[in-house]
Amino acid sequence: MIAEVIVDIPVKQTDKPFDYKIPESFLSLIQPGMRVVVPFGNRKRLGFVIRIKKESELTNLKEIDSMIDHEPVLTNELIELGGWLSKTALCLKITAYQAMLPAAMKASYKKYLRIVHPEELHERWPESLSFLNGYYNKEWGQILKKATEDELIIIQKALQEGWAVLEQAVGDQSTSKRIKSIGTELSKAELEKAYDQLDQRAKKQREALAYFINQDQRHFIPLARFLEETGVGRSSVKSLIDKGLLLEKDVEQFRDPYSHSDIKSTEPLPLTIEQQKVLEPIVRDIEEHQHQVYLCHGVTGSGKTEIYLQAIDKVIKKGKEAIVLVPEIALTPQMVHRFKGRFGSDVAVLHSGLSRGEKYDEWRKINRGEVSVVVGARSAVFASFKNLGIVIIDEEHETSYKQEESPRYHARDVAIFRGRYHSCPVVLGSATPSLESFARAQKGVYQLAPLYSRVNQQPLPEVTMVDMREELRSGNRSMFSKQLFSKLNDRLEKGEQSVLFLNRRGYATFVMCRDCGYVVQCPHCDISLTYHRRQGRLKCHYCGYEEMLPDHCPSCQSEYMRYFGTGTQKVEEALTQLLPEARVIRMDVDTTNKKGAHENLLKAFGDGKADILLGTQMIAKGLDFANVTLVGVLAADSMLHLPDFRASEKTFQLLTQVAGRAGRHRLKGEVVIQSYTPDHYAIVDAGNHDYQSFYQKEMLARRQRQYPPYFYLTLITVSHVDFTKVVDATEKIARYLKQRLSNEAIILGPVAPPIPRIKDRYRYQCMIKYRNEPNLINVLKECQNHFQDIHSKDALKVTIDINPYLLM
DNA sequence: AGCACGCCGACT
DNA sequence: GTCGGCGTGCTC
Repeated sequence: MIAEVIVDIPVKQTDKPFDYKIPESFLSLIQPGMRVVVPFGNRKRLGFVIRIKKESELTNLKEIDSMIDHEPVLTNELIELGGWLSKTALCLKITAYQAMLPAAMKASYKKYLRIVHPEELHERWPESLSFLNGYYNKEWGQILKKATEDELIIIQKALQEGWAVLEQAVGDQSTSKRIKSIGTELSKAELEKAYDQLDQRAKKQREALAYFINQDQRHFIPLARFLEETGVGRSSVKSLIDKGLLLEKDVEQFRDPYSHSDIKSTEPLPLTIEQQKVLEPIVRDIEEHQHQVYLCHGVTGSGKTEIYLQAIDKVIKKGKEAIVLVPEIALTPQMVHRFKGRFGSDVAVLHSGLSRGEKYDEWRKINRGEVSVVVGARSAVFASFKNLGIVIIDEEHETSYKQEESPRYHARDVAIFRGRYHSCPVVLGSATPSLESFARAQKGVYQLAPLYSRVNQQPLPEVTMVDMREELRSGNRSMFSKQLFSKLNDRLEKGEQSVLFLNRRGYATFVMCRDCGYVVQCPHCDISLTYHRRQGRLKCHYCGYEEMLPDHCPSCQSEYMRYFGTGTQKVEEALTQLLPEARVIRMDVDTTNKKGAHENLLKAFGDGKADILLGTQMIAKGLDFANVTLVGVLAADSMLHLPDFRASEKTFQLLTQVAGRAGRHRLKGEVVIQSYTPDHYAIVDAGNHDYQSFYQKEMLARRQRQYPPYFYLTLITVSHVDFTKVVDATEKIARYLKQRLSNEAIILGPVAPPIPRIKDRYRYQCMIKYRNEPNLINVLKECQNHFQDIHSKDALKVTIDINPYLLM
């Protein structure tokens, strides 16, 4: 039998299946979807078996070297999905397959020194064996570091003459945690007999044995826990092991990141009539095995999650599985608890806060069928379930569902692929659906499922707009308007909590010379550096470059360097000055990069240990604190003027999300939105909680400017250290596209992108707008093959992003 | 990716 | 005359 294998070498020349003979001994074991080690050229590589067949067109096939998995890690569906991804997202097959699996399963290649004929080698160099023994089974890199020069000469000779060989070992980075445990393989009767025969003086040993007599005999208990629980000493255990009564072994331990939190179990809540209307057709599809995409448009607090939970319950009862996608920043313990509360240990959770090993363990629970629900961020859409019954994407409009590196897939598209494959419903939920999805719902491609009233009948919070231009005119130069400031004070007196939102971290966005207007920029990225007060340094938010704050203008030597723009650090500082008694928690990338910091800060705020929560994006979602009655948006227009056709949409969504954080429970909520353009429809409509109005206006703008959902986009970015090469290649690409695509396709550029240089590489872009280009993928592929010369090391990089979300 | 094969300059 | 530069092509 022959296996088709996709080899782990991420270049286009090897991006095709290679045939290998399956050795006799593996014949009954090997299945498509398993990882194997294959000889490739003169070394060994990991590969994925994607197909098994009887014959090959080639002769002289090599044999598969060994198997890595005992069970397939990819189902047939996922193998197919990988092929589809590589076609539609223009990526390599191996890249697609790797994206579906946890990072711990990526191959690791290590070289080891193996001695072929130890005796003969010893005869030849008598002094060699002692040091070679020390290096036996050591990684080659380690040997090179440790060995002396004389030793290296001998090793080299031994390698040349064939006494020793370098062997490549292929494995992955998965480490299952093993814990030293004790137990017994004897029966209860045998143990009792042994107990009676034990020396009367061996009190502790008898005690230990009694422990095992009184419990399930096949159960192994971690040694450390046993010692602690029984108070028996290590030595007593050892004598029992020596007597053959107890057995020590390393038991594989599943890391359960949520084992320490106690989660209250919850019962399904009664649904409102509106909720039932939404749930009904979804349940019908589950029962009747139908694929359909639902867009659940529900205002904040309308009970979307309860609908998800009850739909999943139906899926589980049918013996099928459910995937729930949640944006990374909304994947808070609160969110996880809602699912664990309803389905208990039937839930696996996948998010970036887990360690590599923890993610791997969660993945294995899925692959072994030990859970039937997975809650996770984008990549959880690849969960290797075999009987998928529903896929739910919460906060459907979130741009983080699009992966910004190869494979550049959108989780929504993958979800729909899987929904079709399994004939099961896909539910997209959002209070502020993306224009693309809402337009599809309007056209009837998706089923619109509206939820326009709140479950608890709480009115949406009242929104106050503040025109910051007028504040400035009336002499208020601070970042807080009079209204916001007095309301903050008011909450402080009442002991209620406030949330302040500013979408910019750091202290000041840029530092400028007042005399000559020079702005300090990153020397590698052509973007202004952000001032971080605490370290007194300037940082680049794109490449991480840092430098000291200059005390003179580098251009004109003037001493008048001033900070412009406001970041969360500066707001924090202002708060401590203006409201010294207020306790403030600041949440942004800079305060939450340590593991667990995110949860701890939120918990502290939830426990009432602070009066004001100040933060960026990450506090806009999922927070649900009963005592929060005021939400302040410091600069509503900070995103509005970004060079992105989605700027209005993002502003509307963010404002609506943030406003939804106030008054979610008994206390009434209030929102203050500060802005310099309070008449912009994105801000006005967000203030009125009016999605429909915003949708109408924004669709009009999109049609006029020929953007999605009226047109599709593809963005081609070329980068290289040499600016002229970049421009030249991009121009050629643009010309080529014009020639090959239909007349209806609009090719914009080449132009320099908003950030013309990142990490010392110049960038140039070309945008394609189109409605129907059946040949597009092929043309794009030709472009990439033609211009991205893989052979030279300083090659042009051609990045093709179909349906881009990041336009820089 | 990594390695072999292959065709042109400065060296024992 | 050869050693070695890295351009081209192949790996089941």
